[in-house]
Amino acid sequence: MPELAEVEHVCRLLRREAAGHVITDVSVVEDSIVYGGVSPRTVSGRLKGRMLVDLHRRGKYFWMELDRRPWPLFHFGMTGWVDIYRAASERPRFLKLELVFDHGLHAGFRDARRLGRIKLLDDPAHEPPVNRLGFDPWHNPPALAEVYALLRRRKAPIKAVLLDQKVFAGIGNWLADEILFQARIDPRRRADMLSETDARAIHRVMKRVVRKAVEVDADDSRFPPGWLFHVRWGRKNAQTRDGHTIRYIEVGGRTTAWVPALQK
DNA sequence: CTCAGTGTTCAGTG
DNA sequence: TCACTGAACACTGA
Repeated sequence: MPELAEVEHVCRLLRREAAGHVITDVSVVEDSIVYGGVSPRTVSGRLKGRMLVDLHRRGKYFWMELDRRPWPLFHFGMTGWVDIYRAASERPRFLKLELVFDHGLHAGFRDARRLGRIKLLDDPAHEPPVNRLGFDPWHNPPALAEVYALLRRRKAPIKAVLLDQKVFAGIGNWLADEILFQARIDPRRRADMLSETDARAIHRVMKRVVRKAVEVDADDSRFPPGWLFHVRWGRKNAQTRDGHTIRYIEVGGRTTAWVPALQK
Protein backbone atom coordinates (compact mmCIF):
# COMPACT_ATOMS: atom_id res chain seq x y z
CA MET A 1 0.00 0.00 0.00
CA PRO A 2 2.75 2.38 -0.75
CA GLU A 3 1.70 6.02 -1.02
CA LEU A 4 3.12 8.90 1.00
CA ALA A 5 1.82 7.79 4.39
CA GLU A 6 2.83 4.16 4.01
CA VAL A 7 6.33 5.11 2.87
CA GLU A 8 6.66 7.59 5.75
CA HIS A 9 5.66 4.82 8.13
CA VAL A 10 8.36 2.50 6.80
CA CYS A 11 10.95 5.25 7.18
CA ARG A 12 9.99 5.87 10.77
CA LEU A 13 10.04 2.18 11.54
CA LEU A 14 13.50 1.72 10.07
CA ARG A 15 14.78 4.85 11.79
CA ARG A 16 13.48 3.70 15.15
CA GLU A 17 14.66 0.13 14.81
CA ALA A 18 17.93 0.39 12.94
CA ALA A 19 19.40 3.90 12.88
CA GLY A 20 22.85 3.96 14.47
CA HIS A 21 23.46 0.30 13.65
CA VAL A 22 25.91 -1.23 11.23
CA ILE A 23 24.88 -3.43 8.31
CA THR A 24 26.74 -6.68 8.89
CA ASP A 25 25.21 -8.82 6.13
CA VAL A 26 23.56 -8.13 2.81
CA SER A 27 21.61 -10.56 0.63
CA VAL A 28 20.75 -9.44 -2.86
CA VAL A 29 18.36 -11.37 -5.06
CA GLU A 30 19.36 -10.76 -8.68
CA ASP A 31 16.70 -8.77 -10.52
CA SER A 32 17.62 -6.74 -13.57
CA ILE A 33 14.40 -4.76 -13.47
CA VAL A 34 14.32 -3.76 -9.82
CA TYR A 35 18.05 -2.97 -9.69
CA GLY A 36 18.18 -1.50 -13.18
CA GLY A 37 21.22 -3.53 -14.13
CA VAL A 38 23.31 -2.91 -11.02
CA SER A 39 24.95 -6.19 -10.04
CA PRO A 40 24.34 -7.93 -6.73
CA ARG A 41 28.06 -7.74 -6.05
CA THR A 42 28.02 -3.95 -6.39
CA VAL A 43 24.99 -3.59 -4.15
CA SER A 44 26.37 -5.72 -1.35
CA GLY A 45 29.79 -4.15 -1.69
CA ARG A 46 28.38 -0.67 -1.15
CA LEU A 47 26.11 -1.56 1.75
CA LYS A 48 28.02 -4.06 3.82
CA GLY A 49 29.87 -2.58 6.79
CA ARG A 50 28.05 0.75 6.55
CA MET A 51 26.29 2.40 9.45
CA LEU A 52 22.70 3.52 8.92
CA VAL A 53 22.69 7.16 9.99
CA ASP A 54 19.12 8.20 9.11
CA LEU A 55 16.22 7.81 6.70
CA HIS A 56 14.76 10.35 4.32
CA ARG A 57 11.66 10.44 2.19
CA ARG A 58 10.25 12.62 -0.55
CA GLY A 59 7.01 11.64 -2.21
CA LYS A 60 7.00 7.88 -2.57
CA TYR A 61 10.79 7.60 -2.68
CA PHE A 62 12.89 7.03 0.39
CA TRP A 63 16.59 6.55 0.93
CA MET A 64 19.03 5.51 3.60
CA GLU A 65 21.69 7.95 4.73
CA LEU A 66 24.80 5.88 5.40
CA ASP A 67 28.18 6.81 6.82
CA ARG A 68 29.62 6.59 3.31
CA ARG A 69 28.15 7.26 -0.14
CA PRO A 70 26.51 6.11 -2.32
CA TRP A 71 23.21 5.68 -0.56
CA PRO A 72 20.43 3.30 -1.49
CA LEU A 73 17.21 4.82 -2.85
CA PHE A 74 13.98 2.84 -2.84
CA HIS A 75 10.60 3.02 -4.54
CA PHE A 76 7.90 0.50 -3.71
CA GLY A 77 6.00 0.54 -6.98
CA MET A 78 2.60 -1.06 -6.41
CA THR A 79 3.58 -4.10 -4.40
CA GLY A 80 6.85 -3.28 -2.69
CA TRP A 81 7.32 -3.28 1.08
CA VAL A 82 9.90 -3.60 3.84
CA ASP A 83 9.47 -6.26 6.51
CA ILE A 84 11.31 -6.29 9.81
CA TYR A 85 12.16 -9.66 11.34
CA ARG A 86 14.68 -11.38 13.56
CA ALA A 87 15.77 -14.49 11.68
CA ALA A 88 16.53 -15.46 8.11
CA SER A 89 13.86 -18.14 8.44
CA GLU A 90 11.24 -15.39 8.43
CA ARG A 91 12.31 -14.11 5.03
CA PRO A 92 9.30 -12.87 3.06
CA ARG A 93 8.38 -14.12 -0.40
CA PHE A 94 9.59 -12.02 -3.32
CA LEU A 95 12.56 -10.78 -1.34
CA LYS A 96 14.89 -8.51 -3.32
CA LEU A 97 17.22 -7.18 -0.65
CA GLU A 98 17.87 -8.17 2.92
CA LEU A 99 19.97 -6.10 5.31
CA VAL A 100 21.08 -7.62 8.60
CA PHE A 101 22.15 -5.16 11.30
CA ASP A 102 24.65 -5.61 14.13
CA HIS A 103 21.86 -6.10 16.69
CA GLY A 104 20.33 -8.95 14.71
CA LEU A 105 17.50 -7.03 13.09
CA HIS A 106 16.67 -8.08 9.53
CA ALA A 107 15.11 -5.63 7.09
CA GLY A 108 13.77 -7.25 3.92
CA PHE A 109 12.70 -5.30 0.84
CA ARG A 110 10.23 -7.38 -1.12
CA ASP A 111 8.29 -6.76 -4.34
CA ALA A 112 6.03 -9.29 -6.02
CA ARG A 113 5.28 -7.35 -9.15
CA ARG A 114 8.75 -5.97 -9.78
CA LEU A 115 7.61 -2.41 -10.37
CA GLY A 116 9.66 -1.28 -7.37
CA ARG A 117 13.17 0.14 -7.75
CA ILE A 118 16.43 0.09 -5.80
CA LYS A 119 19.25 2.42 -6.89
CA LEU A 120 22.57 3.55 -5.50
CA LEU A 121 23.04 7.32 -5.72
CA ASP A 122 25.62 9.71 -4.35
CA ASP A 123 23.13 12.40 -3.40
CA PRO A 124 19.56 11.15 -3.78
CA ALA A 125 17.92 14.41 -2.66
CA HIS A 126 19.60 16.44 -5.39
CA GLU A 127 19.52 14.18 -8.42
CA PRO A 128 16.81 12.45 -10.44
CA PRO A 129 14.35 11.03 -9.82
CA VAL A 130 13.94 12.76 -6.45
CA ASN A 131 14.81 16.30 -7.53
CA ARG A 132 12.14 16.17 -10.21
CA LEU A 133 9.36 15.69 -7.67
CA GLY A 134 6.89 18.42 -6.76
CA PHE A 135 5.64 19.49 -3.35
CA ASP A 136 5.62 16.84 -0.69
CA PRO A 137 2.33 17.54 1.10
CA TRP A 138 3.77 16.32 4.40
CA HIS A 139 7.19 18.00 4.48
CA ASN A 140 6.38 21.10 2.40
CA PRO A 141 2.67 21.62 1.88
CA PRO A 142 2.25 24.33 -0.77
CA ALA A 143 0.47 27.58 0.06
CA LEU A 144 -3.07 28.01 -1.18
CA ALA A 145 -2.03 30.58 -3.80
CA GLU A 146 0.52 28.10 -5.09
CA VAL A 147 -2.06 25.35 -5.41
CA TYR A 148 -4.49 27.61 -7.22
CA ALA A 149 -1.81 28.82 -9.64
CA LEU A 150 -0.69 25.26 -10.27
CA LEU A 151 -4.18 24.05 -11.06
CA ARG A 152 -4.89 26.91 -13.42
CA ARG A 153 -2.00 25.82 -15.59
CA ARG A 154 -3.31 22.31 -16.15
CA LYS A 155 -6.06 21.14 -18.45
CA ALA A 156 -6.06 17.51 -17.40
CA PRO A 157 -8.74 16.18 -15.04
CA ILE A 158 -8.05 17.15 -11.43
CA LYS A 159 -7.62 13.48 -10.53
CA ALA A 160 -4.78 13.17 -13.05
CA VAL A 161 -3.11 16.33 -11.72
CA LEU A 162 -3.25 15.06 -8.14
CA LEU A 163 -1.50 11.89 -9.32
CA ASP A 164 1.24 13.84 -11.12
CA GLN A 165 4.35 13.43 -8.96
CA LYS A 166 5.89 16.57 -10.46
CA VAL A 167 3.05 18.53 -8.84
CA PHE A 168 2.19 16.76 -5.58
CA ALA A 169 4.75 14.12 -4.68
CA GLY A 170 3.41 11.16 -2.75
CA ILE A 171 -0.26 11.30 -3.71
CA GLY A 172 -1.35 7.98 -5.16
CA ASN A 173 -4.62 6.53 -6.31
CA TRP A 174 -6.39 6.11 -2.99
CA LEU A 175 -5.18 9.42 -1.54
CA ALA A 176 -6.30 11.27 -4.67
CA ASP A 177 -9.76 9.71 -4.47
CA GLU A 178 -9.97 10.39 -0.73
CA ILE A 179 -9.02 14.05 -1.19
CA LEU A 180 -11.54 14.61 -3.98
CA PHE A 181 -14.24 12.83 -2.01
CA GLN A 182 -13.68 14.93 1.08
CA ALA A 183 -13.31 18.11 -0.97
CA ARG A 184 -16.57 17.24 -2.76
CA ILE A 185 -15.10 17.61 -6.24
CA ASP A 186 -15.86 15.58 -9.35
CA PRO A 187 -12.59 13.84 -10.32
CA ARG A 188 -13.23 14.43 -14.04
CA ARG A 189 -13.25 18.22 -13.82
CA ARG A 190 -10.49 20.04 -15.64
CA ALA A 191 -8.02 21.46 -13.15
CA ASP A 192 -7.98 24.86 -14.85
CA MET A 193 -11.76 25.14 -14.53
CA LEU A 194 -11.78 24.82 -10.75
CA SER A 195 -12.70 27.87 -8.71
CA GLU A 196 -10.59 29.38 -5.99
CA THR A 197 -13.04 27.86 -3.53
CA ASP A 198 -12.39 24.43 -5.04
CA ALA A 199 -8.65 25.02 -4.79
CA ARG A 200 -9.07 26.02 -1.16
CA ALA A 201 -10.96 22.81 -0.44
CA ILE A 202 -8.31 20.70 -2.14
CA HIS A 203 -5.55 22.54 -0.31
CA ARG A 204 -7.18 22.12 3.10
CA VAL A 205 -8.33 18.54 2.63
CA MET A 206 -5.03 17.36 1.20
CA LYS A 207 -3.17 18.58 4.27
CA ARG A 208 -5.76 17.13 6.60
CA VAL A 209 -5.90 13.71 4.96
CA VAL A 210 -2.14 13.36 4.65
CA ARG A 211 -1.57 14.52 8.23
CA LYS A 212 -4.08 12.05 9.60
CA ALA A 213 -2.82 9.12 7.52
CA VAL A 214 0.75 9.76 8.67
CA GLU A 215 -0.34 10.33 12.27
CA VAL A 216 -1.87 6.85 12.47
CA ASP A 217 1.16 5.26 10.75
CA ALA A 218 -0.93 4.54 7.65
CA ASP A 219 -2.87 1.97 9.68
CA ASP A 220 -6.17 2.04 7.82
CA SER A 221 -8.11 0.63 10.77
CA ARG A 222 -7.36 3.94 12.49
CA PHE A 223 -8.49 6.17 9.62
CA PRO A 224 -11.55 8.21 10.62
CA PRO A 225 -14.80 6.28 10.08
CA GLY A 226 -16.17 8.65 7.44
CA TRP A 227 -13.30 8.13 5.01
CA LEU A 228 -14.02 6.76 1.56
CA PHE A 229 -11.06 4.44 2.04
CA HIS A 230 -13.09 2.06 4.22
CA VAL A 231 -15.74 1.48 1.57
CA ARG A 232 -14.02 2.00 -1.75
CA TRP A 233 -12.65 -1.47 -2.33
CA GLY A 234 -15.87 -3.44 -2.56
CA ARG A 235 -16.39 -2.52 -6.20
CA LYS A 236 -19.94 -3.73 -6.70
CA ASN A 237 -22.86 -2.11 -4.88
CA ALA A 238 -20.42 -0.18 -2.74
CA GLN A 239 -21.93 2.60 -0.64
CA THR A 240 -20.69 5.24 1.74
CA ARG A 241 -21.63 5.16 5.40
CA ASP A 242 -24.52 7.48 4.58
CA GLY A 243 -25.85 5.22 1.85
CA HIS A 244 -24.55 7.12 -1.16
CA THR A 245 -23.60 5.02 -4.15
CA ILE A 246 -19.91 4.75 -5.03
CA ARG A 247 -19.14 4.69 -8.74
CA TYR A 248 -16.02 3.42 -10.49
CA ILE A 249 -14.71 5.11 -13.59
CA GLU A 250 -11.35 5.48 -15.26
CA VAL A 251 -9.73 8.90 -14.96
CA GLY A 252 -6.12 9.65 -15.69
CA GLY A 253 -5.65 6.02 -16.58
CA ARG A 254 -6.54 4.82 -13.10
CA THR A 255 -9.61 3.31 -11.52
CA THR A 256 -11.34 6.09 -9.66
CA ALA A 257 -13.86 5.60 -6.88
CA TRP A 258 -16.20 8.53 -6.37
CA VAL A 259 -19.63 9.50 -5.12
CA PRO A 260 -21.60 11.36 -7.80
CA ALA A 261 -24.25 12.49 -5.33
CA LEU A 262 -21.67 14.42 -3.31
CA GLN A 263 -18.86 15.33 -5.71
CA LYS A 264 -19.68 18.19 -8.06
C1' DC B 1 -8.89 -18.78 -17.50
C1' DT B 2 -9.51 -13.85 -17.08
C1' DC B 3 -8.78 -9.59 -15.15
C1' DA B 4 -7.83 -5.81 -11.98
C1' DG B 5 -4.25 -3.51 -9.64
C1' DT B 6 -2.41 1.97 -3.49
C1' DG B 7 2.91 3.17 -9.96
C1' DT B 8 6.05 5.03 -13.37
C1' DT B 9 7.71 5.65 -17.95
C1' DC B 10 7.62 6.14 -22.67
C1' DA B 11 5.73 6.55 -27.45
C1' DG B 12 2.53 9.04 -30.05
C1' DT B 13 -0.30 13.05 -30.82
C1' DG B 14 -1.51 17.81 -30.93
C1' DT C 1 9.33 21.55 -25.62
C1' DC C 2 5.18 20.92 -23.36
C1' DA C 3 0.77 18.79 -22.03
C1' DC C 4 -1.82 14.99 -22.36
C1' DT C 5 -3.34 10.05 -23.29
C1' DG C 6 -2.95 5.32 -23.45
C1' DA C 7 -0.21 1.34 -23.40
C1' DA C 8 3.56 -1.26 -21.55
C1' DC C 9 5.88 -3.22 -17.83
C1' DA C 10 5.38 -8.06 -14.74
C1' DC C 11 3.06 -10.93 -11.86
C1' DT C 12 -0.14 -12.25 -8.04
C1' DG C 13 -4.47 -13.26 -6.28
C1' DA C 14 -9.36 -13.13 -6.63
